[in-house]
Amino acid sequence: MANTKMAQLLFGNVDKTPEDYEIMYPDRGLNEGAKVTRFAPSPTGFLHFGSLFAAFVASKTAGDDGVFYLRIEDTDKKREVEDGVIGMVNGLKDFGIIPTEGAINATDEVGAYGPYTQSRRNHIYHAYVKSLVEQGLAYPCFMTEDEIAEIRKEQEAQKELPGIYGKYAKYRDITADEAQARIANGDEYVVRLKSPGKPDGRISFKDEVKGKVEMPENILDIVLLKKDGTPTYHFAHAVDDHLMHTTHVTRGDEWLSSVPIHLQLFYVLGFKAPKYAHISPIMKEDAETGGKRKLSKRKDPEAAVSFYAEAGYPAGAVNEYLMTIANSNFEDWRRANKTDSIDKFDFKLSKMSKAGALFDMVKLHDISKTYISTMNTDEVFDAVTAWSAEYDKELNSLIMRDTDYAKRIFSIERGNKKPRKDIGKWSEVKDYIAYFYDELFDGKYDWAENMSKDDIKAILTRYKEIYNHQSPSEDWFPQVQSLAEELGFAKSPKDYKADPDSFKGHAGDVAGVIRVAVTGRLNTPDLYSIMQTLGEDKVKERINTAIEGI
RNA sequence: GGCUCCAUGGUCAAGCGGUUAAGACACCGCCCUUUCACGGCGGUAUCGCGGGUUCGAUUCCCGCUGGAGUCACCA
Repeated sequence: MANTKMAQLLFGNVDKTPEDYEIMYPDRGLNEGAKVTRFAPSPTGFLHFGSLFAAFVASKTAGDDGVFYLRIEDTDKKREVEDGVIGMVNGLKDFGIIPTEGAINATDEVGAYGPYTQSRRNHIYHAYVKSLVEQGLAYPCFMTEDEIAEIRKEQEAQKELPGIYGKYAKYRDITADEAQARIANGDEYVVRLKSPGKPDGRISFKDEVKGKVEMPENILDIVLLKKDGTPTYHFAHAVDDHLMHTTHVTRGDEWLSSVPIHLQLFYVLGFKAPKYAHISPIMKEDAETGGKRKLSKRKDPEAAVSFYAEAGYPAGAVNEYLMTIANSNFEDWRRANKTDSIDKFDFKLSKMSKAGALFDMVKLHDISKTYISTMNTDEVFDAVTAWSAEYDKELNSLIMRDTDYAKRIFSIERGNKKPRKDIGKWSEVKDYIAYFYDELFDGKYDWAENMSKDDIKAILTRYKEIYNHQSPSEDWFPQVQSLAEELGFAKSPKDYKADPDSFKGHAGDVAGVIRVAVTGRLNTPDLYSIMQTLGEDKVKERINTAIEGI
C-alpha cells in the first residue's frame, strides 16, 4: 500500500505505534466526575497576570479530587528563554498554585503521564503523524514560504479564504516516489493534515463558559509537523491532552476560533474530545483611546505577576481578587464565611463571565485590606519581614532590630471584632509605622489648624506633668478630659456643641494635640496603645521635642 | 474584510417573561466616636439602538451599533 511506503519514507525510524502509547498512558482511574485540567504555558519566564488567572481557574476547576498539571509548551525555540520554566513554576508557587504533576523545574518532572515538556515528546507526536500518513490523513508538503506567501496574496486579491486547501493544496496527493525524490534532492517539507472538512460544513459545540458555539468546519490542511519535525500547537494539544487524559481544557478565549481545527484533529486521531472552557481575558482601560484592551505586558506594570510581589500584595489577597473576577458570587460567600479557606468555595466554570472584566486595582486594594485585617500579629510580622527582606532593606533592618517591639506595633488594635483596615499592601507598612522609629520620624508636626500655638504649648507642658505611663487604658482618657477642663476645653464634644462660645474646644482636640506631639500626625490608631508601645521615655522625649519646636 | 464571541450604574456584577432591577468597590451624606480607621444607616448612578414575538420584555428572535478575538511552519 502506497501510504505505508510514504509513512516508512517519512518516519522510518519511528518504532512505536499509537497503540503502544495508549497502553503506556492508560485511563487515570479517577473518581466519577473528577476533572483533569492543566496550565500549559510557553516557558518565556514572564508570568502574565492573565496567565496566572488561567492557571488559577484550571487549578480551581480540578479541585481536590481532580488532577491539575503543568505542561511546558516549548515547541518554538525562538520564544524560549533561559530559566523560563523555573520562572513559571515559581511564579505560580508564589500564589499558592502548585500543580499535582508536571514540570517542577527546567529538568525535572513528577507524574506518570510525562514527559510534560513538549520538546521531549517528539517521538510520540511522530508515531501519531506516521499513523495518520499511513491512513492517508496526512501528507508531506514541499511548498516554500515564498510559494505560500504568493498564494495568500492571490487569495486576498480574490477575497477567498486564505490558507492551504482545495486547489491550493498542491501536495495533497503526492506519491511516495515523488516525495522520495524531493527528499533526496534535499527539499524541506512540513507534514499537513488532509482535512476532511467540507466547505459548507458547520460544527457546533458547547463551551463550558461561552455556551453553545457554532462555527464553520475546518477545511484547511493545517500543519501538523513543522519542517524541523516539531509539532504545531494544534497537533500537540490534541495528542497531549488525549494522552494525559485532560477532561477540561481551560484556556484564553483567543483559542476559541481554533476549536474547529482541534475538534477535527481529535476526530481524525480517533480521540474523545475534551470539554473546552474559554476564559475571557482581563482587560484594562486604555488611557489613549478610552476603550478597553487586554492587559498588556508592554504598557501595564500590573500585567506582570512580579508587580504584586513587589508592591507587597499578599498572595492570598490576590487569590481572593482572582476568585471574585472568576465567580462573582464568591464575594457573597466570603461575607458569609469570613474565616473559611478559599478552597471551600464551590467554584464553577459555568458561573464565569462571558465578557472580559476590567482590571480594578482599587478593588484589589480593598480586598487586600480586608484580607490583611484578618491576619494575626505573627502572620503580619512574618509577611512584612519576608517582603521587606526582598524589597525594603531599611524597613527590614528596623523591624529585625527589635522583633518584639515590631510585633507590639503590629498588634495594635489587631484582633478586634472590627479590625482596622489600614494596610492594603506591605509597601504601605513603612509609612504606617514610621513614627515608631526615630529614623523614620520626620519631626514634622501636623498641628490642627484651629489650635493656637499658646494652647498647644499649654496643653503639652501640662500634659507632660500629669502623664502617668502606668495608668491603665480606662483611666487614660479621663485624665485627658480633666486636663481639658482645666485649660478651658469642654469635657466632651456634646458639651462643646451645646455651648461653643464657652470653650476653646473639647477633650478630643486636646487628645489631638498630644497625638500630633507624639506621632506627628492628626490621624492614628488608638493613641493610648501607641504610647504604651513607644514606652514612657520615648513619649516624654517626643513631647519635649514638640514643645521646643513650637 | 471573512469567521466568531460579547453587551445591566464609573468598575465587578445578580437577573434567566411580570422585581420598588440584588450585592460589592468607588463616590457623597448622616450616625457611632478623643482623631483616623472599622462598623451602621442612607444617597447619586445601569438594562446600547431599532424592529419583532407576547397581555407583558433587561430577559426570547432578527437587524444595527459598539467592544473584543482570530485568520502562521507563534503559542
